[in-house]
Amino acid sequence: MLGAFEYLLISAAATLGKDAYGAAIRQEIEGATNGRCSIGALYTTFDRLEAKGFVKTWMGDSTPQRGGRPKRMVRVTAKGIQEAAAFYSTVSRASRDVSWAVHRAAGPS
Amino acid sequence: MLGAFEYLLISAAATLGKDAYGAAIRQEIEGATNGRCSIGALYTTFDRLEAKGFVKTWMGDSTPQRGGRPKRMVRVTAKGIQEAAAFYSTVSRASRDVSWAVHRAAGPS
DNA sequence: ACGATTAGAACCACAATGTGATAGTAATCA
DNA sequence: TGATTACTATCACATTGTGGTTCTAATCGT
Repeated sequence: MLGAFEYLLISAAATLGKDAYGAAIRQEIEGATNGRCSIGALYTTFDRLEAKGFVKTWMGDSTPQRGGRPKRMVRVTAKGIQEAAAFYSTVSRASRDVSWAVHRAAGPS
Repeated sequence: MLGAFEYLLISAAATLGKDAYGAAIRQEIEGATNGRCSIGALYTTFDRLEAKGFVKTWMGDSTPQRGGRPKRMVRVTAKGIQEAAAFYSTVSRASRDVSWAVHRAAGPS
């Protein structure tokens, strides 16, 4: 199964779509975790996910900005989406009868 | 943050309530993961979670059954519940805008 | 032109988590 | 008494996660 952090990475990349690259993904993750995303985890996890074929990455064009270093762009592969979906459904199933999971009611009848 | 497997363990224990013990938790986890729960992970993770104060475990009375070895009973602590809730909410937030997460609609107003 | 500043990537040694195989223990059944 | 059953325990190893630090390529002010 995916690790928790690997899942966060894939989710962030998927959410950002074509704007997904290292630093942006970091911010996205920090949004979900209340500010915790170790910088080391980020790029090593990219490498590992790429080795397993769950994401594809490539260097983008340097943007005309202060500090415009070429960005490492990220795209989640079909295989990666499958894996993320499996993770999500496992967590959901495990949380079905648990007090802390907010299950939104499906409306009256 | 909790690891994914640690979360599954705590969830299973919480779901089982006062009937939570090693082997039953294993079955519960296998239900959520389509049959995968390594036996080694189980007890080592108990030890680790207990060391961190997220669960409390003790040996129960041997039941009068074939193979009635004393069971290792498990109770999730308040601290453990907090931690599990944090994990869940992080995963939920990360999954908010992602295609594979099934967001049940809240019903017709 | 050139150093200061900025956005961003990469590496590394280490810590924490997850795993399979294997063995041990306490009970019942025949 | 020995086979069988339900369950716990351990260990060496593989995989994931982390903080600190360094590197690179651009822009800005002067």
